Amino acid sequence: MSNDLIKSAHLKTAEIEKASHRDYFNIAISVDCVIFCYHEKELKVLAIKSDLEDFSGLYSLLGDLVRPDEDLDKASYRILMERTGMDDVYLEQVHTFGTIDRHPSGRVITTAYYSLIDAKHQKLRINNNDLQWVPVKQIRRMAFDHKLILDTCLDRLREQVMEHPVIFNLLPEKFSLRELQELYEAILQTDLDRRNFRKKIAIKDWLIDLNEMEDDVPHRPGKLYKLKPEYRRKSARRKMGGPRAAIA
Amino acid sequence: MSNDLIKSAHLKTAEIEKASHRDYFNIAISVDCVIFCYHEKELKVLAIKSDLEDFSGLYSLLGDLVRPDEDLDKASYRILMERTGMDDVYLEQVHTFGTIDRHPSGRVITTAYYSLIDAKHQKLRINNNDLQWVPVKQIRRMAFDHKLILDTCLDRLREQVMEHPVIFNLLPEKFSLRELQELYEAILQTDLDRRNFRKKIAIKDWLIDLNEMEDDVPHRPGKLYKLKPEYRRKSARRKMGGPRAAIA
DNA sequence: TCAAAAGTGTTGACTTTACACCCATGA
DNA sequence: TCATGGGTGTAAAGTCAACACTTTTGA
Repeated sequence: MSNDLIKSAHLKTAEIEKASHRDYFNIAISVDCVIFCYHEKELKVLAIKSDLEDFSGLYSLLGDLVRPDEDLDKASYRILMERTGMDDVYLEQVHTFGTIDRHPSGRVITTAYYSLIDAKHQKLRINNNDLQWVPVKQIRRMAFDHKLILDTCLDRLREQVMEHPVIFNLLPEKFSLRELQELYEAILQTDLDRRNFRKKIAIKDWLIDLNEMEDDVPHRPGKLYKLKPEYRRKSARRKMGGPRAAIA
Repeated sequence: MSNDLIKSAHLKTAEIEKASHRDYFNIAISVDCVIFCYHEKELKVLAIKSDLEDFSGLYSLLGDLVRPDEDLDKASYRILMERTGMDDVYLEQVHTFGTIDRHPSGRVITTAYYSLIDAKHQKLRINNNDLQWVPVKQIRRMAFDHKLILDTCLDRLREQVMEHPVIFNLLPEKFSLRELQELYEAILQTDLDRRNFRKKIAIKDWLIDLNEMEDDVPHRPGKLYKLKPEYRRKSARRKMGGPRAAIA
């Protein structure tokens, strides 16, 4: 932080009194949440029909301004809670978007988070006609720069999914390996080899075999598994130290 | 973006007139730059002695408030230019820090960028006594949450360095493979095997053999290389689509 | 009895690691 | 002539990708 800030901060009330639209404090900050779920073998995102004329017919992400007495991370939890009724969710900050003209109503810088939730979770309530789960593949355009935000979060999700057991937040507690594989395929938009997939998951040692079987499938039922409790996380907790020596 | 924002935006001037300290527009946004260089076989970061009493004796990162008519990314370039005189630099956004009490003078949300510059570049001018290149390894504490910001950026640098040819921004145009390896070792804090390292770099095919030799070393001189021009980048340009199918 | 998915191993290609010697240069 | 780093290859271990058949269940 530079001296400029300190000076500004000391002058704060004076400056706000002036309230010129060039005021340093005349930037709003928001968070936007890219809330993913997995339903009907598709990755979907929670979106709302924009009520701005500029963007009529387009969907936008869920977001809100950050309150002055609210942590940035808390703001994203609040939005999720308000919109979905769920609070035990996976949330991760991805990127902050801050071009000057990204919002038609004024200068708004937004921090994007992505979230993973189980579409079938009991607590989940989407009780608004304009609020919908939209298949990610179908989305061509969105309001504001929200398509860019979505794509950025999707890229991040794809990166994470390889290395970290985050994907389980999109599934119910008990799931079969077929469901898990289909989910990976939906996110990565590839086909995976069943034998290799199962080997890789086995090696990672993320799962507990529940010794239960599926009971609602029109074919031979598969075994059910759950994620080991120690891997259940609400955020990715980037480990200190990071990756090592993969260069040589 | 939610309806709340739209409402707020329409009411903007009215709200600012009120100028309560709980005003939505009473959050400042800054950028902080973690500017790395490589000098005397060490990774160093550009830091300035804090002039706040709360943090006396501690270093802080270089930052400034974002101007209302300035893109977030541009603000980080401006800080770099103002402080180092260099504009052709590698810069990448890492994370936004937004806890309510992170700045003692008021609510300031900051977006952190890291930058890589060549310590020996002609344009580089650090002409301020309080502004210093501090070896990253030596830093235990910093002002504000800047140690956290530094660590977060360092982690990100370590991740990037593996996959992308970013590290060359820390070196002069011509360099030997020994210098390159020492740089990797300084960043990753590991020793690398020379033969394996050279093989891996050769496979990546990032370099051009200049058919020139070092001429300032007290031992057998090594060949000089430069980065292929197509890999020179000012930012990491996260590729759309992302990694694929590494899971199976 | 049929359709659908469950479950399961092996091989070859490739990648990664560990490791040691002679050479060229400057002091 | 010595000290310093330059430059180079190979073998063993591990990882990754491709590939097919038998079994179980529900309809």
